Amino acid sequence: MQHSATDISAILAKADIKPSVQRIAVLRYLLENRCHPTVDDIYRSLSVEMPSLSRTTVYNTLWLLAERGAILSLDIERGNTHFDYAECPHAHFRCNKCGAIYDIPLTHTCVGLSDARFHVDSINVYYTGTCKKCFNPNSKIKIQNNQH
Amino acid sequence: MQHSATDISAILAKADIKPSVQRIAVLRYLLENRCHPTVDDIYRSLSVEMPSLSRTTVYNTLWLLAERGAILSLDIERGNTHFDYAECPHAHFRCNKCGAIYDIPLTHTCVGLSDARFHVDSINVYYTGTCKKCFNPNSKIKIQNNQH
DNA sequence: TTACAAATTTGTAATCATTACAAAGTTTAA
DNA sequence: TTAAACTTTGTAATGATTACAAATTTGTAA
Repeated sequence: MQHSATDISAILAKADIKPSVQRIAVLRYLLENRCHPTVDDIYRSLSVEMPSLSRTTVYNTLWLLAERGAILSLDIERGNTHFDYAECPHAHFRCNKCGAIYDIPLTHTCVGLSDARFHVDSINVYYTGTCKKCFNPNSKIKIQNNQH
Repeated sequence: MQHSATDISAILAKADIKPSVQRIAVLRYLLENRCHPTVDDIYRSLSVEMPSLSRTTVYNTLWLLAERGAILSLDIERGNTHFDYAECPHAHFRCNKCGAIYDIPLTHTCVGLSDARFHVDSINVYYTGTCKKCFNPNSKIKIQNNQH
């Protein structure tokens, strides 16, 4: 799916973030790559067309977007934060074998929390285990990547 | 609550882990400190009585226990894994202001996943936001710690 | 346009949790 | 007793993330 700079600027505006070339590029990447990329995935990919891009800018932009609720940060793999443009809330499944992260509709679950002790900002649900591709006991092939 | 070495050895045995002085100490710490400590919390605390203890041993023991299902590792704070001896499954709430992590009974939620695509090993549910202590808008005091 | 302040980006140098690894110590079982 | 297997220890990487200051870009008022 293509996303114009105007579309993307509108999303930024809604999050009260001024559009810059770098911020548009990062958000566009997330819109067009729904594979839950890491900072490094994003940085390396954008660097090809934008060699002056700094890793720090990617970090700054991602945390800003996440803070304003425009994207989600997923702490689903130890030591590697993944990012997700999430139109509607959903859960995730991460395969321990191949590392792939799948989206799970939240209709399967009901995870509201009404507890007077807390003012809830975010709900995070994730599962880990083995995906079907990796579960076949006859298969000896183990693939390790995040793109599926 | 006190826990004898025998009690703790029984938990280790159930997880098919041989008891050693170090492993018993780490597991005992988790049993007696239900505050979701980090590796460093555990290491620093145990070091007082056990000066020869190595941080690597604490890591090895915690991952071994988590791998065998005897304890939970919580990726609830970026860059700092917390650990939890969990008798029965429950969710967590982490306050963004003070860092405290609270237990939430899972009766509030229903998070089973029956999806033919996946063989589920673990279910992780956590909330973030502001806890009641920190939510008072008149309070100017911001405390940053994990022990509550 | 010019000038200046504010915001943003960049690159480098820390920081810090975690892991790798090999040497030393301990346990087990024949 | 002995050797293999297991465990612990300490040190040295690794690698994601952050701090920070200089450079660049943007917005705005004259």
